[in-house]
Order: sequence, then structure tokens, then C-alpha cells
Amino acid sequence: MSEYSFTMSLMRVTEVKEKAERAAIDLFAVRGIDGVSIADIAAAAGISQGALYRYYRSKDELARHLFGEAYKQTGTQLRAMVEHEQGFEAGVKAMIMHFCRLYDQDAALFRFMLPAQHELLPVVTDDQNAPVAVIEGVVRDAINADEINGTDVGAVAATIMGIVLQTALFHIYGRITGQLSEQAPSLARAAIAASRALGEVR
Amino acid sequence: MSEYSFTMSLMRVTEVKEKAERAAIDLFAVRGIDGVSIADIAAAAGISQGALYRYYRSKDELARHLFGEAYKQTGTQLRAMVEHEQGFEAGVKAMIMHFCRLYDQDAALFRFMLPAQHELLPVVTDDQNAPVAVIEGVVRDAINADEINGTDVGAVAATIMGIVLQTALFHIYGRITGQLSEQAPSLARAAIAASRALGEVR
Amino acid sequence: MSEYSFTMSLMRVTEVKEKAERAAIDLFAVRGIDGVSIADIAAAAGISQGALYRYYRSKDELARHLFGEAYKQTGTQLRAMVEHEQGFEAGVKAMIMHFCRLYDQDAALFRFMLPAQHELLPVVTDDQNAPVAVIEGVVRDAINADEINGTDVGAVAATIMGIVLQTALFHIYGRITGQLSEQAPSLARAAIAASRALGEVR
Amino acid sequence: MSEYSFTMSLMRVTEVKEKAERAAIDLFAVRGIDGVSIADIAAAAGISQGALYRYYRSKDELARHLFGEAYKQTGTQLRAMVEHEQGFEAGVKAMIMHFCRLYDQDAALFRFMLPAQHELLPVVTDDQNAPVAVIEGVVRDAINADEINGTDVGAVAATIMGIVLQTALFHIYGRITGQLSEQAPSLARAAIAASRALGEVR
DNA sequence: CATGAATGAGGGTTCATTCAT
DNA sequence: TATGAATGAACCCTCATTCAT
Repeated sequence: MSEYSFTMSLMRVTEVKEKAERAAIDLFAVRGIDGVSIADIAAAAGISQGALYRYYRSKDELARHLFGEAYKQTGTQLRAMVEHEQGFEAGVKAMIMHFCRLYDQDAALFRFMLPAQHELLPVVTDDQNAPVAVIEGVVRDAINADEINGTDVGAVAATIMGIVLQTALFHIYGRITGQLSEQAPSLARAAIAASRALGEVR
Repeated sequence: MSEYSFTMSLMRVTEVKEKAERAAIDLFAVRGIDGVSIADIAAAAGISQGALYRYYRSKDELARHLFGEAYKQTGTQLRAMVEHEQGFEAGVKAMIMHFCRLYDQDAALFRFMLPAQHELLPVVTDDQNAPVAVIEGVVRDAINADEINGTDVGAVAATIMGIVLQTALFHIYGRITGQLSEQAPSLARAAIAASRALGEVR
Repeated sequence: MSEYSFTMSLMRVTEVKEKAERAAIDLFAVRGIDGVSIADIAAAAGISQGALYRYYRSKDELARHLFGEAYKQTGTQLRAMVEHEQGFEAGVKAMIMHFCRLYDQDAALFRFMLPAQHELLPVVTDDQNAPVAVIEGVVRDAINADEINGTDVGAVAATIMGIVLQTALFHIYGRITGQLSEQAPSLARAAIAASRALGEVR
Repeated sequence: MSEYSFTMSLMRVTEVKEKAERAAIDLFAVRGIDGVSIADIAAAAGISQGALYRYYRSKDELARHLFGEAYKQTGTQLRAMVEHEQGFEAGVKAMIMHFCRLYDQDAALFRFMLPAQHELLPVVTDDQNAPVAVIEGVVRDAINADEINGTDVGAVAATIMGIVLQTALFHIYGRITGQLSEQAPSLARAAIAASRALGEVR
């Protein structure tokens, strides 16, 4: 009841919550959201099933929250990254390096997010800080600054994202090995070249 | 009920199977494999639940079969496409045009396959005719013919696939509109440029 | 698949459904709706839990349906009973006799309905054929025909219902024994006397 | 949190208990015992869930205690009421007026007790001071004093109780409006007339 | 051979109760 | 002593699968 117990209970809260979230992400990454039961998560986290419901109203909310947070945080970091850079090339390089490092640091989070997009992206609020929005912002600026030709912002953004994400996917499936961040420079070159090529007059 | 069963018995086996598969793909595309029940498929196909088990041992096998067939067929068509073409550029153009047409013709099949990869690709036999294998073949030939620089076949293949698939994904989510096949030429240019850029010496 | 099998499956349907409903009523009567689990009902009916869901979307719907049907049927029978009778006294006698016989024939149904009113009456549509409505109709006619004095139809109806239902409740709790229908005449006299007394000038 | 616990420790034991009981009754009245969780009660009472277990061993005991207390107290008051009166008529009038006032003063308590009877009456000890016992005592005295004819004490008591309780129920459901105590005299007349009519020779 | 009612093994969720703080 | 996070036993419900007809 003193500050001490107050602190303790707060620590426990984060402990349990963090353990649950870590377990959820790791399991979701491997088996997909629907392939993981609350019992699985609780067992992996070393907590009871009921404990999960103190922090999340439902399994659905847990998945949405995890995805949403990771998605938003990725976007925010991406934006911060980009704002330090000048010009399209620097922006793309920074973003792609960021993605690659993210993957290298927490592949499970990536393995969770990639498939989860398909079902959760439509649910998550299309925030200003969504990774897609950040990428599209960079592309838009580049078009306005005549750094690249092109009318369709989405098409260019898709190209950039596709190059990185599919590479990550190949890595997950073992078709590519090694640290992804080592490939970041060449991926960036590819993305920039592709972006320019998209807008070329035939 | 009896009229119904009468109709059923007049159906060709393939008819029933086709209806079931078509219904399954359409439903899987929209709600995902786990989001669709056998009852849903049977209802949409106008057949009984039990009938499905005459053709497939389980729902899992149905999904695997549908994915596998589509995957294999796409790969086969892709290979046929490619064999008619000479050189890397022509090959990539043909493949990308093929993907785009496939999407335009049967978006549902795409919407089914794209997310399904994540859980079914590891299960499906890594055939010679898998789309990935075909793309990698084209890339390998190009490298051998010195059309592009690059040591990592997978990296180039990932780039090419990523550009097309993410563009399709953007189309599914409404970020891109119009016929995808109209964008095929520019996507091909982007893919070729990206492939070349990947191998550039810095 | 012939008419025979069609007939058979229909018979099974009613069999299972009836068994489930009978078990549900009997259990609800003794332990209350919330005190009975789907597992209890299934076990008592000798069917699987899942089987229940072919006929009812939820336990709630099962309870509502059972109550609603019994309630409506009681009302309908009551109305039929009453329409054969002339005047207030005959009407009340008929209704009370009907209630008593109902109780004697299926005490469990009564034991289910009496407590269930408290939670389900507000949910059930206030039909023209609700027992309350029928009783109120008889009362209203009596007032219009100057057979009884009284301005408040509800008050008189409450009195009549209260006399019968509380008597049934006493019987359930063992405070009264024997066939209730034997007591119907005296209950009717009491109800009629009470109805008249309600409207007397002080 | 600390302010809160500070406040709590200043509370008198009875204060906490009273708040909990008041909250419990109010919630039970509206949603029924099974429809209310310990968390609901604790929240409404402004106490912790655990605190409830200092006063009651279980939720069941809480409900039983509340019902039992109210039941016993009502019976005791009823007995006190009756002992001041002479004769059957005066006794019934006093009892019914008491019931009506009780309802007017604390409708929630009534709304709690009425449905709760069905599950808790069999559990509560059949005390001498139970309302039913008091009513039956008055009836027994009246029979012995030849104020009413009748052999079955229970039947008469059921009639009297039924008239009052069902009227209260109608009031709860909105079929009757206004203060119930204003209707007490006419309800008493009805109860007395019904009691007499029960014993009449046909 | 098709049917669809029945099964039963889980899955998600709630909640009375406990207990470390 | 009060707290409320944690527990875990049920509970309701879904749905892939089976099988008598």
C-alpha cells in the first residue's frame, strides 16, 4: 500500500503484460494469429489465461493492439528518420536501412506484421504516421521537387515497399541469408532506380 | 430437398468440385482461410458439407490443394511465357504482364494466394514450377549471360516479385486503381532497373 | 434420400429438440435458468452440447423461446377458454381452473415460468395473447358491463393472478398439498370476491 | 490510490459493509443475483473486491444474508405490526399497509426479494419470524376465532400474499402506477374478502 | 453417392475467489 | 487490514468431421 508496493505492482503489471505481448508476438509470427490460442500465449508467457484479460478485452484486441502499436511505432521512427535527411535518395536510403535494422533486431515482429497486414491493415486507423503514409510522403516530396517523374504516388510507394518487404520475406523463408542491413544499400539503390524507372517516358 | 438431391446427381463430378473450389477461393480471398467455415463454403457452392469430404480429406487439404494448384499453375504458365521470350528484359516484361493479367482476371485468386503464402508456402512442395523458381531461373540466366550483375539470385528475384506483388496489394487496398495490366510496362521497367541497380558497384 | 429418410430425419429432429426442451424445462424449473448449464441440459437430454445449437442460436434464445412459447400458448388457451364463457364470474372460474390444471399437468413448466417471468417478461413481446392481457381483457369487459366496480384494470388483474400464482408457489414449496385443480373453485370464489371488494366504496 | 486507501481506513466497518450491501441490493434488484458480479458490487460500493470477503465468505453467502436479513426483518416488523392490532381485519390491513409502505420506501429491496424468493426461500431457515409464518399466524388466529371459515391456513395465506406481491410486481412492470400505500386499503379489503370467500360453503 | 444432423474437441471469455503486497 | 492482480474452473459457443439414412 506504500509507494513500494505501488511500484512493485506496477512492475508486475508491466512484467506480465510484457511477457504476454512478447509471447504473443513470437507465436503469432510463427503460426499466425488464428493459429495461436489464448492458452498457447498464456502457457508461453507463463501466466494464466485469465490474466490476459486484465490488459486486453479479447484476443482480437490483443492482436490489433500489438499490430497497431508496432505499425505506428515503425511509422513514427520512419518519419523521424526521414526528417533528418535531405532529398529523395537520402530519404529512401534511410527508410530502407531502418526497415532492415528493424528486421535484424526483431525478425519475429516482422514475421508477425507481414502476414497480419492482410487482415489488420484495414482495421487500423490510417494514421499520418503509418509507414505507408511516410513513404508516400517522401515520394510526394520527390515528385514535387522534380527529383523523380511520376504521377502516381501509390505506385512508387508500392515499389519501394515491395522491394524491402519481399526481401524480408525471402529471408524468412531462407531464400536469402545474412544480415539484411548489409543489403540495405543495394536495396536502396534498387528502390531508387525502380522509382525513377516507373516514371520514365517509354 | 429431394429436388435438390436430384439436381445434384445430375451434376458432373467436376461441376460440383469446381463450384466448391470457386466458392472456397472467393471466400478465402475475402475472409481468409481461418475466417471461412466448411459450412460457408458448402452454402456458397450450393452443396452439402459432407460432399466436400468426397473430394478433400479435410478443410486443410482443400486450402492446400487450392493454393498449391494455383501456385503450380501460375508457375507453369509463367515458365511457358518465359520460354517464348529471349533475354532478361523480355522475360521480366512477360512475367510481370502475366502477373498483372492474372490479377485483373481473377483478383479473388490473388487475394487468396497473397496472404495464404505466409502459411502455406512452407507446406507446398518447392516445385521446379513454382513462380519463385521460374523468376529465379530467369534471373540466373541473365546473370550467366551477363545481362545483369549480381551474385545473389534470390535478392534479385525478391525485388522483382516484391514490385509486382506489393503493387497488387496496394490495388487490393484501394491505394492504386485501374487495370493492373496497364501498369505492367512501367512495373517491368522498374523491375529491370531495380535488378540492374542491385548489382551495381557502389 | 427417399421420403422415408426424409420422414426419419424429421422425426429425429423433433426427437432431439423435444428431448432437449423437456430437459431444459425440467432443469430450469428446479435450478433456474442461470443455474443450469448447456452441459447439464445436454447430459439430461442425452444429446451433445453442439446439437442444441442446431435448434437454438444460444442458451438465451432457448430460454426465451421456451418461456415465450409456454407463455403465448397459455395465453392462447386462456383466451379460448374465456371466449366460451359468459360473464365475469364464469370467465374467472374458467381461467383459474385452466391455470390449476396446467399446474397439475406440468408443474415443472410452472416452476420454470414463475421465476422466469422476472427476467423474461420484459423481453417477450407484449402480445395480445399474453395471459396478463387475457385476464385484463376479462376484467375490462366486466367493468364495462358493470359487473364489478373499479377504475384500475391492472389492479384487479394483479389480484386475480396473485391469488392463483402464489397458491401455486405455496404448492411448490410444500405449504399446500393435493391437486390444485380441486382448489380451483374456491380460488375462483376468492378471486371474484377480491375483485369486487377492490372497487367497493369505503 | 493512497488517498483512497486512506479514506477507507477512516471508514467505520459498518460503513463499508453498509455501502456494499446497499450496492448489492440495488444491483441485484435490477439485474438479478446471477447478473451481478463481485466486481460490479465492489465498484458500485467504492470498495475493493477483496474487502467484500472480509464480511462474507462468498457471493452466495452475501446474497443469502441480504435476503435472509430482509426477510427476517420484514417478518419481525410484520409481527410487531400485527401484535398491536386486534382481529383478522385489522391484522390484514396492518400487514398489507406495511408491505405497501415497504415497497414505496425501498422498491429495490422488493425487486431483489421477489425473484430471489424462488431460489433462496428454500435455503433460508423457516423461522418463526418469516413473513409467511406471521401471515399464517394471523390466519390461524382468525380461524380459531371463527372470524373466517377455512381449514387450510396455507391457502388463505397464499391468497393474501399473492394479492400484495403480484400487485407489487405489476407496479414494478409499470402496469400499476402511483404510491402503492394508497392502494393498501383496497388491497386489504380484497384480501379479506378473498379470505372469507375461500372458506364459503358453495 | 449425397445429405445434413450429430458429435465432441477445443476456443475465447467470465468471474468468484485467493493472496502477496 | 485493504487492495486488486492473478488464478483457474467453468461456461457458452463454434466448427471440422463423421455417419446413419
